[in-house]
Amino acid sequence: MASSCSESERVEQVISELSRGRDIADRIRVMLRQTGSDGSVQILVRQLLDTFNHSLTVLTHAAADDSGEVSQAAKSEDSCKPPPPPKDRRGCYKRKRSSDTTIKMSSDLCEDGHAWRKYGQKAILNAKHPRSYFRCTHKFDQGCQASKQVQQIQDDPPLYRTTYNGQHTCDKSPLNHHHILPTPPDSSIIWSFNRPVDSVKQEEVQIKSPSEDDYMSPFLDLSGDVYSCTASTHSIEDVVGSIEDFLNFNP
DNA sequence: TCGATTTGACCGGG
DNA sequence: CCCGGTCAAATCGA
Repeated sequence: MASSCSESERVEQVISELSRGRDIADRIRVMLRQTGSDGSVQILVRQLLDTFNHSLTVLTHAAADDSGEVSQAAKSEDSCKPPPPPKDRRGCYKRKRSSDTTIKMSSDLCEDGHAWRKYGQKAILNAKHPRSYFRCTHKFDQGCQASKQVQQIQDDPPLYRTTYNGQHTCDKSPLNHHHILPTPPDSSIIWSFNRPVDSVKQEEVQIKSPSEDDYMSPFLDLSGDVYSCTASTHSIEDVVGSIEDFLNFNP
C-alpha cells in the first residue's frame, strides 16, 4: 500500500468510465426493447448492466477502504490533565445495525436539507482523515433517529463519503434532500441500500429513473452519476461481499 | 446565556 | 483485544 492516493484517483477514473459504460449499455437495452429485439440479446445486455453496476459498487467500496494509508500516530497521551472522575456508562447505549443505510460519495460537503448536530469525531485506522459523526438536531425533541457519518476519503481533489443511517422522522422536509441540492449532483455518487418497503426511497428511485420499463435488476440505475442499489434482504456487507465474490471471476 | 462543537473516555461487536 | 461508535464534560461563539 505504497501509493494509495494515486490509486484512489485511478479508482475514481475507473468509476467514471464504468458509469459511462453502464449508461451506454442501458441505452442499448432500451433500443433493443423498442425494436423488439431478440430476448436473449436483451438478457445479455441486462447481464452487462449488472456487471457494470457490480463493478461500480466494488470500486466505491474499495475507494473508501483504500482511502488512507497514513499512520495513526496521533495517539498522544496527555499526562498533565487531572484524572477525570469515574463514570459508569455500562449499557448506556446500543450500537445500531446498519440497516437502511445510504452512502453518498461527493466532491464537496453540500447541504442535504436537514439540521445535523455533530456529536463525535474519530480517527479511523488507515484513514488519512478523521470521521465525523452527526445526528439529527431533532433527535431529542422529536425522537428523530437519523444520523450520518462524514469522512474525507481523498485529498486532491477532495472526496467525501457521507453515510446516512436511518430515516428522518422529524418535521423538517423529509427526504427530498437528493433533489433539493443546490448544486447538480453530477459530481456525486449515491448508493442507497434500502429495503423494498421503504416507500420514501422507492419514490426517490422513481423520480430519478428514466421512467422506462420493468427492468428487474437488483441494482436500480438512476440518471447521471447517481446510483441506487436495493438490497432487499441483505446487509451492505453481504451485498458487497457477494459482489466481490462475483468479481473474482472477472479480475 | 445557551446551543453547537471539540475531545478524550468508555463501551461493545467482531 | 482492537477499533469504531457514542457519550458527556469542556470549550467555543453568536
